[in-house]
Parts: sequence; structure tokens; C-alpha cells
Amino acid sequence: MATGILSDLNEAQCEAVTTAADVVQVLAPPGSGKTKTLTARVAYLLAERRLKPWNIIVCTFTVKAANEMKERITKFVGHECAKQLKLGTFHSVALRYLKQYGQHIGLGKDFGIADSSDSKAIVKRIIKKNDYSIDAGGARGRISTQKAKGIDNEQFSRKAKNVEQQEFARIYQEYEETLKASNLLDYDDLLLRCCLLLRTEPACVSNVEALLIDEYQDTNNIQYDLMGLFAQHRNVITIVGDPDQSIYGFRSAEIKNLTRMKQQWPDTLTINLEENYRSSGAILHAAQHIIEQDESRPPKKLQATHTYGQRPVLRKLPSAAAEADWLVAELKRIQALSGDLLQPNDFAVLLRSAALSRAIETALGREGVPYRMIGGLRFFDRAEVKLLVDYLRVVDAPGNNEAVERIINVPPRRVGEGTVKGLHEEARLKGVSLWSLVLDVVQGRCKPTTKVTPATQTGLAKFVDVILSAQKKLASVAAENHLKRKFPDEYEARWTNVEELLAQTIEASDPQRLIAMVDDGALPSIEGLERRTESVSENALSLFLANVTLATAGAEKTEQDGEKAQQLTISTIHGAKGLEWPVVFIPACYDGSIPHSRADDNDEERRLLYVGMTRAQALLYLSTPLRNSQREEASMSTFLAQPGVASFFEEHGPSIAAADVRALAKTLRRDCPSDDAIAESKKTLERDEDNYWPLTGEEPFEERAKWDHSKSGNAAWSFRDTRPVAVFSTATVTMQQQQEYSTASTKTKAGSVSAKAQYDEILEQQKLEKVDERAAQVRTASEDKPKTRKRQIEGQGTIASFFAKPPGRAGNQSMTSGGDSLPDPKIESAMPSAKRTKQPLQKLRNLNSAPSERALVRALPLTHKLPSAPLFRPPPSSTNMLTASTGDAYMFLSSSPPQPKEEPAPEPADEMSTNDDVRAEETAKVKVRPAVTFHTTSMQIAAPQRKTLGMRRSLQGWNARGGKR
DNA sequence: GTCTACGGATTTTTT
DNA sequence: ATCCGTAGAC
Repeated sequence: MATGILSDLNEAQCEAVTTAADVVQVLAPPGSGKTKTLTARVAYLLAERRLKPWNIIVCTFTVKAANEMKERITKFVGHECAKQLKLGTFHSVALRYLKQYGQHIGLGKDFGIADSSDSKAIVKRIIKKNDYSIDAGGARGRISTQKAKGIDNEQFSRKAKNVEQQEFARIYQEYEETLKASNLLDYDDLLLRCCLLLRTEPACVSNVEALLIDEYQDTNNIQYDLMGLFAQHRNVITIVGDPDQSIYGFRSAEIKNLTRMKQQWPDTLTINLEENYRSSGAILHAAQHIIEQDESRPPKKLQATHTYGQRPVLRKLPSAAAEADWLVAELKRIQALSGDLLQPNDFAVLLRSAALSRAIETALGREGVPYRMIGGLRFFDRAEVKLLVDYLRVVDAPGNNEAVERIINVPPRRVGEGTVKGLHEEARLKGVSLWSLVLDVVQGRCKPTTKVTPATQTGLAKFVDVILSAQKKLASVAAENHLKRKFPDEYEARWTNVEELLAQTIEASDPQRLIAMVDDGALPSIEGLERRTESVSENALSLFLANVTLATAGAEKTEQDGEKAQQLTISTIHGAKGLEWPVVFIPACYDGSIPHSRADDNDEERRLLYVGMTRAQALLYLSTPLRNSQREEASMSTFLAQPGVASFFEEHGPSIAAADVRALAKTLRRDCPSDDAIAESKKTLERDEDNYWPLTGEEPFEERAKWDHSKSGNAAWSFRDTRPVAVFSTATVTMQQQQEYSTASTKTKAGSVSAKAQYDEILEQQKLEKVDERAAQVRTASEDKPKTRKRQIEGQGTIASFFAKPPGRAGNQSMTSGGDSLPDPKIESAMPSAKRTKQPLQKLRNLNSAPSERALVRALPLTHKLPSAPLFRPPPSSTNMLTASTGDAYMFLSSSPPQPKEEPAPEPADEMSTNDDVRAEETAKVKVRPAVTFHTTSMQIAAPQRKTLGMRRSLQGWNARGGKR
């Protein structure tokens, strides 16, 4: 029943799914249903072509994408079938082959994987030891680049010309030697060795009937080779990609691989998807305009399917802190004006670099907006988890020098840097591992040339002791004690993570579970080809660790009852690829940030901005502070400062009327809240227009007045930066951490039953129905491209109609909130600057959708020290907490509580000051539960649930929100 | 003197 | 989370 698979697809998508062509390129711009098409094709190949799942390889680029792909395919064909697919990132698929067939290229089965911190540590040590002058990070990057090009250290050193290159060649060589000595493969090696394996032993992939690749534009040369090798027997390949979204050039991605593929397989069928199902016309127009600044880019069609909607916003703010304040204010304003149609889950803040999140996090923390950070820190990078994993690694394979080095002094054992470096060097010279040298020293078999003080000696002995006993017990008691001491405040939270990991480890050592795991990853046996048979119990830990290293899925916070907690997402733009949100903010759009000052390809930076912009469904905000975080002058990103760009944007956030909410609801395919509900939530707002900050990017009047009086420019700045930022930084960091520790817990119940039924149905129908897919017309859409370089995007109609739309927008500012380039002094003086200067602390609170009774109760026993604890009011007794009747109502404590207002748009002066007073009073009364506590609570709640981590999580975590349709 | 521990500022993007 | 500078312990 092709209908089940095809029912939801447009013509081009259908063709891509059903085509009989062997090699297919699907070029799919943002929001055109790329993933949907690819998953449907997989389902189609299974159902219609009767391919066996275990003979299909699906490669994605990120873990996240792999998870999502798997989830979606599962919906089509059921869990049983989906799990047999060879689906994963290039790296994880390569790993499977190496684990299984590595012996054919002389690879032992007990190799470990060097993650980026391992690699970095190795390079750094080499540089330090030899006193080289090359920057460690740069050298590591270069090694990776060379490897991605397939140039090994010998080839490189042969053609190394100048001194600098020779120096690098030696680093490269020594790096390789170190990896070998520790029996480690780095990320690039996984791919390289897999290529080698498949070349020397093509039989490994003789079963492969089809290969599908997502985000193809991100493949590098090695991955390209791997593609050919995976598919070498049948040459059935489907790739999906978009050159405009190529943002991994820094990792040696080659857009050229698209044309290269066409050359290698001349019969390649190219299908262009052209309809965008995600964004409003206005957003598409703007994004398209930006991407078309790249003259070298071939023009492309992109058709909007939604209404024109609200034009995106391009805003200037005086500073990063002001930008963050404005952003949060807009978030709250939009949420309220939409009658809570939009919830925190619907908002995302996308950043060029993770470091830019500081100011945003501070503001969110202050205003009590819950958030999660993705792309920045990953679960297995968190200190406590990493520590444990390193212990386990050492227990598992003490030859891993990097891991030994990291934990040897982790509960401080008076074994410092100097000693470790000395011992390591000594071990290297002797040709033994660091661990065995230490072992010899401790057990008196060898006297080190490195100076070891008595204290250090005992420290080493303790360490050896721990590992030896742990090797027997496979548990890490020392780590627990250390955590207790080092993080007394967050001990509980951290330990819960550790427990989770341990539980997972134990689970992993459970034979049944393990068999399932090995089974999952196992490749089908091929006649006449030897593959490693795993002694299950033997490999429990190492298998687990290999999976851990590659599994970097982010955790999604989950509420007690299984519903997703409402939280805003902060992500890097890179981390946001493939995702979408109703409302997207992209702050810090200034030169130096985007395009980044260290980037060497501005076109890629532009594409990055394009990717960010096209994540938005309904509302898009770009903004820039006029001063960056170092308070240097910053100017608008060149991409946005080009002539003509401004006409695609508003200068301030949209006024949202009831009609707009309805349009919004339609775009998002949601039910529209009633007018009453909208009116009600609107009352919570202090101001319903984006008119506090001047459009010019200057400080609001009130703030400027302050500077004028406080003379020196410096004092003026410190004024702004000391209060909320300094006061809150500790608190918000804690909050952030707490959030990061929250663990995703519930495993997807994704009705494997019904999905299975669905699969069966597909098979059933397929017998009944005789579909002749040959009839599907083969149409190369690429042929009909227009030759003009004009804008192709046609939102609702043409460019002309677009320009006709809101009259006079381009030139003159005559919008709702009128000429507020300079704020009306009357308004501003009534405007509470007090809002931020007075009682800032009361504002730190967690508004995470009104905590349930249970949540609060559970929060109580916890004893986390709050950095600013004394300043908080005692916990609530009878709460005035705006305990919004509507369970998930969002609270705006910084604005006035609902109160009767006659006018929808209140005349400022009087009413404002009244509100102000009331609010201040209210604020003082409101009993506040600090953010920290609740987040911890959610963590505690999460813990007892089913433990799901590592492998398991890696396969199905990240139920990427935004049910991209 | 040497080495370790701790506090304070700063950070491109990722397998 | 990483890098650097300083204070304190051997």
C-alpha cells in the first residue's frame, strides 16, 4: 500500500521516493520535507521493493539526525523492522564494520575510540614536550583535515616543504604513534580504516542492497569514498542534501561531492524539491534574499506554501545585555499576545557560537524562563559523567594513557602535572603504557627517574589500588567520594547522573541486554567471510564504552507525567540544523560573530545565517548589539547591512492582533485560542508593543539619563553591567547546570505495537495492490531552471505583490508603535528603570510552568545551597504564585498581575506608574521558589524512571521537538 | 625551589 | 570547560 507511505507527499517527493533509478540525488531546500522523503524512501524500499532491512545502510551526519530518522522510519515500518536497518552516523556505521571485521586489516578487536578531548590532550602533550610553537588546537584541526583528505603522515612529511610544515609533520607522526600505542582510533580513523577494510575485503558489504545518505552536502572526501564502498555491489544510492545548507566546510565537507557523484554515476537522477512547508512567506523571502547575495550560487526555486505572515525583525540594541533583555521581553510579549498559543517550547535562540549564550542565559534566568542548551555541552561531556567513563575506560583497558592521565589525580592525590608528565614521558621511552609504569613503581618493581615525593607515592598507590579493586568490582567508589567533596552543593544532582550511568553499565553487563545490544549492532553474516564472534560477557564494558563515545545525544527534559517540560531552546546554529521552531531569535548578528572573525569562508558564514533563518516557522528575530561582549563597537553583519536587505525586515517586533494569532495558528496547524483567552493573557503584559528600546539601538531614555549624571563612560557601563549580570551570574550558572543534569528518561513508547501493525498492513496491502511504479514519470526538474538571477521565491504571488503589501514599509517608519526612535520622555520616566535596578533578586525564580504540588513537595527535602539564598524569601505558604489555574500557564512576575484595565492599549504615564507600584508590592509578596530547586527536582523525579542512557538513548533520545511534518 | 591547589577570565562551528 | 596567575605545601 504505497498510499500509506505516499499519501502525504507532493509530486516531486513521490517521485523521489518511488523512482526506479538506482542513483538519486534529491536536492531539498529548507523545510521541503527532506527527511520525510528519505524516510519514506526507506519505507518504500522495504515495502515495495522487498529489500531486507539489514541490507540497507542509512547514514546521517549527526547523532541527532540518526535518532530522528530511526524514529520516523519506525513509524512507518515498526520497531522490529526499523532496528534491523544499518542506520547511524557515518562514524557509528564504520565502527560496526570495524568491530566486526577489523581483523581483516589487522585491527585488534579491543581498540578504543579517542574522543576530541583525547586527541587534543595528545597533541598538546606532543607540542609541549618538543617545545613546538604551533597552536595545539590548530594542529589538531590540521591533522583532521589531512586525514579527511586521505593524506597520512608519511605522505604529508614527504611533501612537507618549509620548516613549519616539517614541524607539523612530526606532530602528525607522533600523534599517530601515540594513538597506536594506546590502541586508539580517532574519529577520522574510524572512517579511514573502514575504507581500507572495505577495499581489502569488499565481501563485507556484499549484502548491501541500498545506501541512503542524509545531509549529503556535509560529506567530506573520505565519506564520499565510503559511500562508494558501501554501495559497491549494487550501486543503489539515494542522497538528500542542499548545497545552501553546507555549513561544515571547516570539517572538510565538500559541496563538490554533489557533482562528483554525478560524474561517477552518470545516470544519476536529480530531483528538486521546491516547496517549503515550514516557514511563512515573509521569512522565506528574507532568507532567500540573504542566500542570493552569494553570486556564485546557482539560482534555485523555493515556493512558500504558507501565508505571507509577519515580516521578520531586524533590531539594534545598545549592548549584549540589553539585547538579551529585549529578547526575553519579546518572548513574553509574543507568548501573551498569542494567548499562550506559543509556549516556551516554541521558541529557540540560535547562536553563531555557544559562548554567546552568557547574556541570554542571564536574562532568561532572571526572568525565570526555563531553557535548555543544546549543541554546547553534551551529556557525556559533563564532568561527572566523563569522570566515570574515564574510570571505566581505565578499568576496561588501562593501556589508554589519556584516560589514565585524566583520572590519576582526580580525587586529588598529590599527583600533579609535573609528576604525570614525567612519568608519561618515561613510559613512552620505555615503550610501556603509563599505567604499567605506575603499577611497577607502586609495587616496587621499578624506580622511576621522575622524582616522586613520598606523598605522591602514596597517592599513586591509592590510585592503583582503586583501579585494581575496581577491575574486580567494576564500581567506582572513589569517584563518589570525590564528587561528594568537590561538589557538595550539587552532589545529589551529580550523583544521580552517576547512578544513572552505573545503572546503565550494570544493565549493559546483563547478558540478555547485552545480547540485544550486540545483536542490534551486528552485521549480517556473510558466507565465507570470517567475522569476529564476540564473547559477550568479555566485551560488555568495551562495547558499552565504544557506544558511549559515539553517543552524544542531548538530553531532553521530561516532566513527571511524561509530558515535555516547557523550555526554550538555546542552540548553536550548527546544532539547529534540521530542526524548526515557530519563533526563532538569532542575536549577535554582528561582524566578527557572523561572519565569524576566524572564519575563512564568508559564503559558508552566510549559509549559516541562512540555515538559522530558515529554522523559523512563523516569527523570526535577528538582532545585534552595537557593542559586543567586550564592549567594543560592533556593527551589523555585512550580510544584513547590504543595501536592500532592510526592506525585508521590520525594525521592531510585530504588533500581534487577534487576526494575526489566527494566522499564526493556521501556519502552525494549531487550534487558535479564544479571543477571551487572548485578552486575558494580554492583561498580564506591561507593554504590548516592542517599544521600550529605541530603534536606533540607543539606551532607553531612562538609562541614558543615568549616564549623563554619572560622568565617566566607564561608570556608565558598569552601572548597567554590575547589577543584574554580576548579581545573577552565579545563580544562573547553577540553574544552567541543573538543567544540563536533568536527564532524559522516559524511553519512547512509540507504540511499537501499532507500528508493527502498520508494517504488517503495508506488507499485506502490497500483495493486494499492484502498483506499477515504472509508470512514475521521470522528470528532471533541474532542467527548467530560469536563467535570470532574479529572486525566484514567490511567497504569495510575486515580488511585486510583496512590495505592494504593507505600504510604505521600506522607506518610512509608520507602523503601529509609530515614531519611537526616540522614546517619549513621559513614557520613559514613568517606565520603571527600577524594574531592573530595584530588587533584582526577587526576579530570579523559576517560572517553569507552575510546579505541581508534587513537584514542590519533592523539592523540599533537597538541600542545595543557593548562591544568593539569603536574599530569597522563604518558601511559599499560601501562595499568591499566580498559580495559574491552567496548569501550564506561564507566569509573568515581572509584569503586573492580571488586573482590570479599561483600555486595551493603556495610555502610559498614569497607569504605568500605578502598575509599577502594584507590581513592586506584588513582587515583594509573591513567594518565590528559586529556579535551582525546581530543576533539581525535575531531575530527582526523572531519576527513578526507567534508566535509559548510552546506547539506548543514542538510538532514540532526542525526540526532536517540532513534529516536523 | 618545586609542585599542587584554587580563583578568575575567556571561548567557532562537530563526529 | 579551559587556560593562566598566585598562594601555600612539601
